[in-house]
Amino acid sequence: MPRWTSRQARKSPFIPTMRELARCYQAFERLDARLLRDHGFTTSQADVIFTLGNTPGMTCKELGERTLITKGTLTGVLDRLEGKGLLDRRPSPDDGRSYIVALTPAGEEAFEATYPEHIARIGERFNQVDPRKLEKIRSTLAELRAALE
Amino acid sequence: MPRWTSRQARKSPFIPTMRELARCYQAFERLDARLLRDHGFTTSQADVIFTLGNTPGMTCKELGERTLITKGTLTGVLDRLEGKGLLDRRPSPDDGRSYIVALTPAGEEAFEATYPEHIARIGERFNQVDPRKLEKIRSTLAELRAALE
DNA sequence: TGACGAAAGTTCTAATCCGAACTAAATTAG
DNA sequence: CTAATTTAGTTCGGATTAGAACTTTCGTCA
Repeated sequence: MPRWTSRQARKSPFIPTMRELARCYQAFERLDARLLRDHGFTTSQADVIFTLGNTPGMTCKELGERTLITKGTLTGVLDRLEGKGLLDRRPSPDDGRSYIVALTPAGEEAFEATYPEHIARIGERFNQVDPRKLEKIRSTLAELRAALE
Repeated sequence: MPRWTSRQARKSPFIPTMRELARCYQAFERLDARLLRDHGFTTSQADVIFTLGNTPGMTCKELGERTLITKGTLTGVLDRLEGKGLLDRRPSPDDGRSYIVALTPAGEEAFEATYPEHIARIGERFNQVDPRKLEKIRSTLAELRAALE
């Protein structure tokens, strides 16, 4: 994950932007991870729990697409959450290759106990930033992403 | 790394922005990693090489601050690059606790062979985006980061 | 229907990642 | 000047990461 240095920044106009993108993303990650550690989750685990909360469950494929976790990685994350008793994998009735991943009652409980508070705590930080600016960032980042993909 | 789902996005205004930030960062990462693999580097390794290129070297601490690599991680990355003969660690003359990390001649050679081409290839993608928009993103992201740190 | 290519998940490897504990050296306090 | 604190870097443990190879099942096409 090249996080561009200021020396490089002088050479090319896009580098400071990507450098700031990396810094900002990591700052968010660190804050998120710190808050979630209090609940006993890693960010990936919480992402899975938050995605499955209040749903009837979904396939690994769909879960991977929503969380942006690669399928090879997802297997391990699901193993650990299943080991904690927070979710289970049942064979899909429609497709012999896939599983439906869903929260157990204990998992739903963990979701309810964690999600609202977490969102609230993260949200406090964002109150300091103009929502219109956030929306502007979002749309321009989407444009940038299109160029990168 | 919670990458927010659209379900969550409906609940709170900042979530779509962070979701897009994560997606954009990861898209950049993937592109970067793919291009660097051709040169036999991981993104972290390239980040170190690019940061050390054309410098007299620096301490692990400074290198970690510039690359945003945590010190515990940095040790391993440096070990591997040292194993490839691309850099060396010499005890600092000023401080008995620290080392000066610098590229070897082979490392400088790798830097010259990799950096300009890599920047050029990444830069192609950015030509599609208005530089003023990029600058706008950068400054607003910096503002956002200040709220998160 | 029977082969063949695509898709869903798992497994594997090598690298990264963070945080915490640790060692050694430097700095500060009294 | 000595004791306490801080700092630089390494080591360690648990988890995540991507990608590639692999197994099983599905879908298609002839």
